[in-house]
Amino acid sequence: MRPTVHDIADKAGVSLATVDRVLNGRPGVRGVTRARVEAAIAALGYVRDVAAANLAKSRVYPLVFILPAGDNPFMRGLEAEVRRAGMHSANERTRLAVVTVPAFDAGALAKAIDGAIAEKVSGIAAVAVDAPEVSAAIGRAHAAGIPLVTLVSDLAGSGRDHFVGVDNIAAGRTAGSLLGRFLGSRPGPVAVLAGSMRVRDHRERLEGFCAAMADMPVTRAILPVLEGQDDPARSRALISECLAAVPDLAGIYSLGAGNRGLVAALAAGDRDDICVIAHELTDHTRAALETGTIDAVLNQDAGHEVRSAIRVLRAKADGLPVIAAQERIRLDIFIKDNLPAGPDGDDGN
Amino acid sequence: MRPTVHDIADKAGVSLATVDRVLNGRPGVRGVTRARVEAAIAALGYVRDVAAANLAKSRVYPLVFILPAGDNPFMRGLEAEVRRAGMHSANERTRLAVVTVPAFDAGALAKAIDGAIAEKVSGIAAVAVDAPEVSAAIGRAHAAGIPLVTLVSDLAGSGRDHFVGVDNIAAGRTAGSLLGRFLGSRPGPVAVLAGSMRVRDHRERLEGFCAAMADMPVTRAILPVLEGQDDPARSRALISECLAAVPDLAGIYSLGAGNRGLVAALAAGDRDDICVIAHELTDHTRAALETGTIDAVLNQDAGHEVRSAIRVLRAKADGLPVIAAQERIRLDIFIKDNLPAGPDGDDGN
DNA sequence: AAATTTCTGATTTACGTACATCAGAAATTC
DNA sequence: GAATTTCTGATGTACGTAAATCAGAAATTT
Repeated sequence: MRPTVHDIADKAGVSLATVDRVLNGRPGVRGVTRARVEAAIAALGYVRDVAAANLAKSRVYPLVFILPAGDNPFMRGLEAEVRRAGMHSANERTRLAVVTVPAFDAGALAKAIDGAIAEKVSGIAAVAVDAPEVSAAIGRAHAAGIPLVTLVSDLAGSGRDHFVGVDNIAAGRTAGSLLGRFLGSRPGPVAVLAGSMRVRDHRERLEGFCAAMADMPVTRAILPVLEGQDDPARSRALISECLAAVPDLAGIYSLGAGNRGLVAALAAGDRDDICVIAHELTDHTRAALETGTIDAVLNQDAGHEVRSAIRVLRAKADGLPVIAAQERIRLDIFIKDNLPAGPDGDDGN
Repeated sequence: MRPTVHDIADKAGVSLATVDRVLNGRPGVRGVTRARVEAAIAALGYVRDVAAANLAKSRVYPLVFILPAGDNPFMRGLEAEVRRAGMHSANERTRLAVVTVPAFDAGALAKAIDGAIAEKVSGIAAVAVDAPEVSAAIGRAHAAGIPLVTLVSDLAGSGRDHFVGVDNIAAGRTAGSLLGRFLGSRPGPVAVLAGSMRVRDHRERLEGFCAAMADMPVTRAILPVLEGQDDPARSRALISECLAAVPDLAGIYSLGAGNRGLVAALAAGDRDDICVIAHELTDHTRAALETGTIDAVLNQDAGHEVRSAIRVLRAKADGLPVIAAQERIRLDIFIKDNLPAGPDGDDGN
């Protein structure tokens, strides 16, 4: 059997109450006694029974996810995953809430973070916008002792406790490498469709993409970035225009959202010879993969990210260490042959 | 607050003991009473507090993993993941054991399964070998009420409760599709290196691979399968021989283990122009990806599989439903640009 | 109607931890 | 050495469920 607090008390020759004081960092224990108890804990290899502890505490962990509003399918997917996790997490004494703020709006995001701090939640997960107000708000969360993780898009050096998301530079490199190999020696330039160069993850993907393209044996022109604001209509217009202007276009890398517009433009332009790599597996990109309009989709699994964020926030709230290896978010590559069976590509784990 | 058993008892106008009998399927409750309790449960939306239940039961779940012996790196990786999971699972009232049996030995596997049944474990995970003795042993486990999942290689129609592993036909298709696209219009046949056609997962991968190659715009010869028995030395010999015999060889698909031999043969033959796709991310395949000897690695994450198997076995042991979407094992595609940072590619989740 | 069987209620203990209270011991201060 | 402060022990309750026991009620059989 695993050792319990009683065993520690016996071994250390102290009472249960004293063990409790040591374990929970309560005052009222002399240094020597504390040391004796700690030695007993170490000797027995005691680990707290989290289930029993949570039961006794009957504590709930209110966590807040702050996500951009709008019809960005990936963000809506994230929201859906939070709600789904909320269903199952009642068991685990976690209460999840979603707050949406206008996309790319640093002030609104900062305000939402401050709101969560005021509500004394036990953890915050937010899709970061790269702005000083946001950094400041994150600093206030930190000062208030509320763990905060950045989700999808990071804000390094802001005092966030953890970043939950993929390495976007590596994602861009992967896209470049795949596109280069798929194109082989076929000539022609490639276009890049982004949401906005004002978000860090898009900038990083572009950086990685250009680096990988530069490493290819065949030099290939990369056209100026098209910024579609993650908006299908605008993306469609930009791509249509590009198709008309560049008849020998060989490939497209779509590193943001708005892929519905991209697919529509390609279909309208009847250009299924163009090699296309996009991000995020949605109903649209999945369908386009199946028809061959899109050749590969890079994906970060929303379900994984949400669950990882929850685990990390709970660990932080309890002062437990985070197992880094377990919380690394993978970049998935999907081609039509390895599409997951489900309608939305969730495979949990 | 969430409703508790007390609330149910109040609502249904029965005692705690009766609620307990209904909840745990114990006898001694009249049909009408049972219905009343069940109605109360439904009305209140009661869900059992698993943590409290486990605490009260103070039950431990001894689970056994039966894995092939030998130096197959993937299997050793699985074993390592089981041990790693064992560290953390003490909290969760699970005790894990690993039993190794000679690879491809149906009799030994059946015997190991029977041994686990005799020990009255609460769950078995086994890498199946396709043989009637094994099916029979799985049937005995089922008869004894012990949940059993097949791991990595399935044995459909054997009465196993669940399969934890990737869709190997899709894996083969993915390999074929990638290899075809990477090769483009470059001429030359491709070779296939397998472990043994006697294991189902290898057969399935080959099937998918051939299908995908046949779907390619360019027809390409597939040389007769080389069976390396997952053995590095034998694999090396076979590949060396093949390289010498087929000077215009364009690609290799290695669908089993023994990749160390493959890499050695390629290095010795100085043939880094050949496009190679292999399975399982190990130290060797990772290094080969980085140097460019191997172009893509298809991987099933051992950590995910182990954790999934544990979750499924525990759910079965408790009579709980399995969330299929959460237990789907993904096929990862790695190229040198999206290699995970860690030394062994574990990202938990 | 009596005897039996089958159901149901009430009550208690346990799981491992958290947390509070109160009394007594030890250390410190005066 | 007395008074005070600080530490420690003993004890009890709570969390939500499991599981056992025993007594009494209801249904069934004789």
